[in-house]
Amino acid sequence: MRNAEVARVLQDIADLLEIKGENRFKIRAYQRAVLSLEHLTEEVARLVAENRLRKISGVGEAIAAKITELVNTGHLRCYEELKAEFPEGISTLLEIPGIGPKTALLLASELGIKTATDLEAAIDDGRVAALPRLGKKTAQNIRHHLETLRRKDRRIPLGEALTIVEEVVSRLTDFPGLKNLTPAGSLRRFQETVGDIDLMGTADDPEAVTRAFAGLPLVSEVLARGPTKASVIVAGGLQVDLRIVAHDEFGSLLQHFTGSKQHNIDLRERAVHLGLSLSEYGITEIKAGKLEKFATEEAFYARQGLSYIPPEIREGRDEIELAAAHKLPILLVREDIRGDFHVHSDWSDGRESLADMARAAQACGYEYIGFSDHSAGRGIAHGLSVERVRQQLAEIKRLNETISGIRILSGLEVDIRADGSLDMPDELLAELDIVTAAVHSSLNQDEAKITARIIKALESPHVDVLAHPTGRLIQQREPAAVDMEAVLEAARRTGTAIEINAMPDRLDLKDTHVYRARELGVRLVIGTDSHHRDHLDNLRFGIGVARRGWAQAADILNTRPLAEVMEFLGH
DNA sequence: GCCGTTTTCGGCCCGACTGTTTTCAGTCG
Repeated sequence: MRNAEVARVLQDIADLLEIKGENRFKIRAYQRAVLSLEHLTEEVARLVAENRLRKISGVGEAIAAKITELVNTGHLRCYEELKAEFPEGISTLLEIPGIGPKTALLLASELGIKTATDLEAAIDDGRVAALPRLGKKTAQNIRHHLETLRRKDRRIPLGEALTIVEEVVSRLTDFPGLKNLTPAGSLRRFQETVGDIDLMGTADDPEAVTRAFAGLPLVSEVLARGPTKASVIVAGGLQVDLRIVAHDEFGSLLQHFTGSKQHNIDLRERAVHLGLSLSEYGITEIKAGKLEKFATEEAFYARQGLSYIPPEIREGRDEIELAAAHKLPILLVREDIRGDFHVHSDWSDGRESLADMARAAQACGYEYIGFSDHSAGRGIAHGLSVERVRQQLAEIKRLNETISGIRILSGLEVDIRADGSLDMPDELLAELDIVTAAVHSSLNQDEAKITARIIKALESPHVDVLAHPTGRLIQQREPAAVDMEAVLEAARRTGTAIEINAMPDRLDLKDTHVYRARELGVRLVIGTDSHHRDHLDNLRFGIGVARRGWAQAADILNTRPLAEVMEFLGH
């Protein structure tokens, strides 16, 4: 049983306990366990088998027993009993904004509502408004939420959100007296999808800023606007909330709205034991009752005796503990990157020449660039034949003699066939500087088959890097059923690097697998998969994912000087 | 239900908004 399935059952238990009106700390205990499972870098089934469940933070005796029963038998008796106490489907009502546990129970038990459609009908004929504690206004609010939910029922990918937020920021950035304009929330933490965008800033005249913000041309609807905050819908249906405070309060504000929720809960729980109370307004010494303000996040964390915690790792793992001991790793930064190995040219499906891409890479400050055009595999656009690869090799040799200041490495993105063989002959691969292998077809093979297929490719002495290991496209294509633990183990054994593909709709390897790869000592590579010079900038998404996986510069092959890279590649 | 630099028992984050319950519960982030 997969971690996600176990997490889903525990989440449902938490929801049902909430509806039941159970002790809220018990509910929180389940929610914390769910989060731990989502961050877990090993298979929970393995932890059950090895009796190591209690090692997971937030999993105690009772939840460990439940996970064990669930994994071993496929069922959980107390869960079945809990479900039987309530009308079927009741917990799905909680997904509708404005409906919490009390309202869900009321709707399900009094009106027999199971779905959004039932609910809509009950609102329209007045049954919802007639319920105790609800009224006409509440019913209409729920109706409105249902409609917006139908228009936009999904989170949007990080890449799209970032483009929009940068547009907003660039239009406000020169506004007189406005400072510190920064996106917060899941966007700042580089989560792969975001629900809405929270913008924070400080200003001499906050109201003038919210007015200008609400009047921006890309705003399609103003939901609310007051003296210090405004909420708008921008083109594409995305909600953007802006909040402006005085300059000396920015640190605590940004910290609060960056989250994550669990990180803030953990932080505040710890603060209580230190006699401090934290909020978006600052820190209050509980005894003295006096509020201290913080202009920067660094000062806010320092007041609690903590090192600065980078946003990407504020996820409620063990970052606070490590910050208290001043033992947080120094995460990778963009300036650490010295090159890119996943770049296409117009020899296959890229849009630019080798020379132009090399110069663009040089303009990024890189020491080296590795081309990885497609091989002639089945179904791949303009894949290179053996003969064309040899021609490209000669061209790269010539370019290295004429272009100075950057070293061009020859390579291929060779296709891993359905049986795990590579679609280019070994003799040719041996002539290349760097060979990247990837699956592009038959992505629906079962777990055993696709895992064995990838491992077979890793075992080829010529393969240096495995690219976009699961083939997922965020919100478009599910990841292949790869047993990532087995693949990472094979990568470690064979000394093959694993790519963090930086295309914003791939981000594959994902953050939790980056964390696991590091634990196992697998070398990682950030590849942009650029088909145009503008794509080289997608590096920042790869950096974000790497940082979410706690990666340091030393974990990433393309932060290393050329000589060390060549040594890794066996040249 | 979990957990321990006060604690194996007694704690467990903080604040804002909304609607309707004349004093606050429910929901959200």
